[in-house]
Parts: sequence; C-alpha cells; structure tokens
Amino acid sequence: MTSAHPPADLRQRFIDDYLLYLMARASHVVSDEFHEQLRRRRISVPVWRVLASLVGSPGETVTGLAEVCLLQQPTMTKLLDRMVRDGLVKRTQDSRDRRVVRVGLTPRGDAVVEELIALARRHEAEVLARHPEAEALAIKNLLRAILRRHAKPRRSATNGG
Amino acid sequence: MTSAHPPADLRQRFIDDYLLYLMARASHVVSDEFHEQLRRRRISVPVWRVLASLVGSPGETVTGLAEVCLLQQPTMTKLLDRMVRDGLVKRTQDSRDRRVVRVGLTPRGDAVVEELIALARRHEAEVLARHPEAEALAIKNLLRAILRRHAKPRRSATNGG
DNA sequence: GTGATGAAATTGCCTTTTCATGTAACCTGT
DNA sequence: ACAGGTTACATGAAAAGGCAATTTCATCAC
Repeated sequence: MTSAHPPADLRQRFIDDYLLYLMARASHVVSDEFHEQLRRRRISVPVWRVLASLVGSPGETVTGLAEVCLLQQPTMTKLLDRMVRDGLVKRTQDSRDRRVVRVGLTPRGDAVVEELIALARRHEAEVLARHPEAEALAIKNLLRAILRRHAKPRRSATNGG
Repeated sequence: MTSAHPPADLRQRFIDDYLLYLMARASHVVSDEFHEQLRRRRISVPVWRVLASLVGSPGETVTGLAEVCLLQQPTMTKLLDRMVRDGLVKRTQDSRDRRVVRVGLTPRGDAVVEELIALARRHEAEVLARHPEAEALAIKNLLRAILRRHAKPRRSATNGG
C-alpha cells in the first residue's frame, strides 16, 4: 500500500484534493461572476458561448460550434434554432457540401457580442489582478498546454475540409 | 485606444486567449475522460458529485451539497429524490433544526462511491503524469488559492452553525 | 452507375434543470 | 407570546438537455 489515510474526522474531503474537482470548481466560481452579468442581460451561457465563438471565426459549422461550446450536437441545433428565432445568428448552406450548415452572426448578434466581449475583457482583467500568482501568461499557457495534449485533429471553420 | 487588433483573418479567436474559456475547456476535456467511465456504469455526473462530496463529510445539508456540487438547490432536492429512490443516499432530519435535512450514504452508496473513488484516483494520476509541467502541487495550489479568494463563509457540514 | 459506408444536421421522446413560488421552521425585538 | 424577517427545503410549470433514431448528402469500391 502506498499510504494509510488519517482517520476520517481529521481527513479533509476527497474532493478537496481532487484535481478534476478543483478545476471544475475554480472554473465555476470565476465564471459565475461573469455569468451574473449575462443574467442581467437575459443572455444564457450557451448563447454567449456561441456568440463568442463566432467572433474571430465566422462560418463555423454546427458540429464545430458544438465542440467549441462544449455541447452535444443536437443541443447545438436546438440552441441555434432559438438564436435564429431571436435574430442573433443566421444559418447558410455550405456551397461545396450541402450537408454542412455554416453559422454567422447577424448585425444584431454582432452588436450584442461586441458589448459582451468588452465586459468579458474587463472582467478577465479583474480576475487576473485579483490573483497575481496566476499571472496571465503562466496560467493561460498551462491550460493551453493541457488543451493541446487533448486536441483532436479538427477541420478548420473556414473550409469544409 | 489601447491597441489595434490585427486583421480578422490573422487574429485568433477571442476565446482562444480568454481565461474563463480556457478554464472551462480544460476542465471539460479532462473531466470527460472520467465521465466516460461513469457513463459505462450508468452513473450521472451529478450523482457522482454528490457521492464524492459525502465521502469525507457525512451529514451534509441539501443546500450545502448544492453549493459543493455546483448545482442549484431545487436541482439538488430532485437529484436526491432520485438517489434515495435508487438506494444510494438517505435523508434524515436534523435534531436541532427541523428545517434541515442531513444527507448520508447508504451501504450501497458507500460501496458504489468506494469503487468510483478508486477509479478517480487512478485517472487523476494518469492526468498528472501526462502533464508534467502541471505538477500536482503547483496546479492544485494555484486552483486552491483561487478558490480560497472566492470562498464565502459557509457553515460546516457537521454542525448546524 | 449501383450499393455500401460514413458524415452532418435534424427530429422526437424522455429526463433533467431552471425559475419562481410555496411551506414550514427558526430568530429577533417588543 | 407574536409579528416580521429570514433560512431550509420542496414543488410545479416551462425550458433546456441527452440519447437514439432518421434524413440527406458525399465518398469509395466495384
């Protein structure tokens, strides 16, 4: 055996030393501050994610958006239905592959996301200021390294592959 | 203006440099590996979270569990309904404050979580081995520091406060 | 061309979550 | 004791999500 655990009443909870929990919780508590601002504007988190994903990368596909937004593909289809209904995005058929749907921002969606991104940048700066030991580059590079190692080859947004 | 952005086709997506997205995504991709193991056992993520939360900390309250598991309180009530139905946890009234419900593992719940924790520990070790630059202590301490700064005063599980 | 295989998006059914509210219990000041 | 405020949990209607098909299209082998 590698170790004996201290008695239950002295041991902290399992989750308090569990990496996956720490990651989920840190992400949650920090994000919740921003999500509060979204709530005030009646914008849901998935909607924000879609808008933000489209900013530097117009013409994403449904599957691509689902992957980026951490959602299932059918969920994304239904989310896009609502966003189209609300005039935030538009669907267009891909010319080369007619199965593919390309998603783009409407002028209204663009205006909305513009404002939200400004908020997001401001909030991010606050968070980083509040956590000096998590210097921007350090923590971001760490997270990016983790993501890179998990990256599956993914076709780009702007060509159908 | 603070800066001019490079043209859209050279600029990476907003989210690729956005801390909250990097945190959410890193948490998601890493956790998904473990969640896959849960899926094979027909155990949902929220159920796993409740079980894991109760391990070093029996007698949590409904509200306390909701907070720890990153869920809303009504969601937790209904989740506990199902978990009671499935024989994983039991509810008991607090003797001092009759509004309070204390939640504990049943023998079956205990057996289930025991096995899952073994899986979780193994998986966590793999993740840390795969990301040497994110040494266990370093990243965990960073995340804990973030969490500590967000901590709201919270009553302990084992006394009503 | 025909048929098989696989990918992209949608649909439908059912479960889960959310939001707002309801109900019971505790607490404080008078 | 009891009003007024607050906290803990539960409930109910409506929205969102998950999973398993289904549909449409592209591609590859023959």
